[in-house]
Amino acid sequence: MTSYLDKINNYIKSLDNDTLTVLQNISTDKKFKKGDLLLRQNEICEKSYLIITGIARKYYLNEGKEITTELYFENDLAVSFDSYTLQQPSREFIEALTDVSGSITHYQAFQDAKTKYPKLLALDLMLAEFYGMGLENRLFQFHTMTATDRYLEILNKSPYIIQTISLTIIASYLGISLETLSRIRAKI
Amino acid sequence: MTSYLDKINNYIKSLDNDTLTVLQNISTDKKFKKGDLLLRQNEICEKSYLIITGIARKYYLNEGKEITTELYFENDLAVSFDSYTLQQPSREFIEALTDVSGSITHYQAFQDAKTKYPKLLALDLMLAEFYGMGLENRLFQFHTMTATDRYLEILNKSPYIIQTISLTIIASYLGISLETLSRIRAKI
DNA sequence: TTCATTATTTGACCTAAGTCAAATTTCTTG
DNA sequence: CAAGAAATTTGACTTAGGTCAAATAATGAA
Repeated sequence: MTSYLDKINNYIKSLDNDTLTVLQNISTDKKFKKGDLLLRQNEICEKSYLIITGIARKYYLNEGKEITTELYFENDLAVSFDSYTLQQPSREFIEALTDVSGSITHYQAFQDAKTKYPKLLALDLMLAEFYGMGLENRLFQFHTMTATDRYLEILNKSPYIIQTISLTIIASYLGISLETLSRIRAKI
Repeated sequence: MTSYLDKINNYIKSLDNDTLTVLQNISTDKKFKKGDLLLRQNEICEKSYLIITGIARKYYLNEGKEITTELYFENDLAVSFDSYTLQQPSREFIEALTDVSGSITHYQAFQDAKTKYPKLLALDLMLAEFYGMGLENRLFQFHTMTATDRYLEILNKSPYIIQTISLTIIASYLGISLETLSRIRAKI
């Protein structure tokens, strides 16, 4: 079962040198320290961050509480989707949970490149589709699975996660309180 | 405040005749009767349905219960996103809630057209982005709003909805039971 | 109209998860 | 290593929403 992500990576590998060079030219690498904010609320998300090493998360504040909407690992693309797409202020933060090194691409540079290189347009479409399907799955899980099941799913997909990330963040990603997560863990 | 949907429609209007003609050539109109299924579970979603008139919904079955994931009105594009994108069997149904007339575009025809007309590729990207942002908002609402607030939001956005659609369907769209919705309505 | 079917409401009770507070455990850092 | 800080767990209680069953209300076909 090859995932859509594999398809995207294969597509990138299959790009002609010309297109590939453009892609590389509009990207630069950068390192962040644990706790650094790659994007703040109300800023416009003008860059996308391809995570090379480390872990990051995206979250927003609701009534003083942090709700983690995404966790990013190696090869994940961290952006505030609506802020990036509409170039409007972000309601979300992006934070490095460990030291992170990432490849940064500027929105406008990518926009310009897309107009000249339709293959990059096709790539962007695949990325948007991938993101949409991920959201759809997450919504599906919230609708159909209990908090316990969602936790088990995470454990199953990324067992190392609980070694690295605080339960507070995992709980907020699962959409439950820290205490509830703790009780779920006690039961298992 | 112009919405992204407006931007998409303006983009379509701005297309050159050549591209526009292609778009029209790969689309055909069709009428459905209330209750018709435009897509069944386990079928591959090989068509997209632009709703011209009428109302449709997308739903899936979970433990015998229907969960409505989307409601479609005029100018909405009805597809099972992952089934369409991956050309894999759908977990969802699409059903006409009223008599519906729609403009059908075949997946493969659109794929072919996109390779020749990058402007259609750009259009598809916008549609995917629009869909993704919609999902993101929905997830956001489930995280931050109470069932009552979500109901009020629907009432506010589409007051006519409760005149047309059964409460069973609205409840399943809100992610709550029919009884809870009835109680919410009684309170207001 | 009328009777039957479907949709909606109401009642009684249950459950998953939240909240607040306190107790532990686990990390850090001097 | 030890003290303090941070993370996690546990306890007691509350709450939003679910479930099942029965009662009304609204529709619609004969």
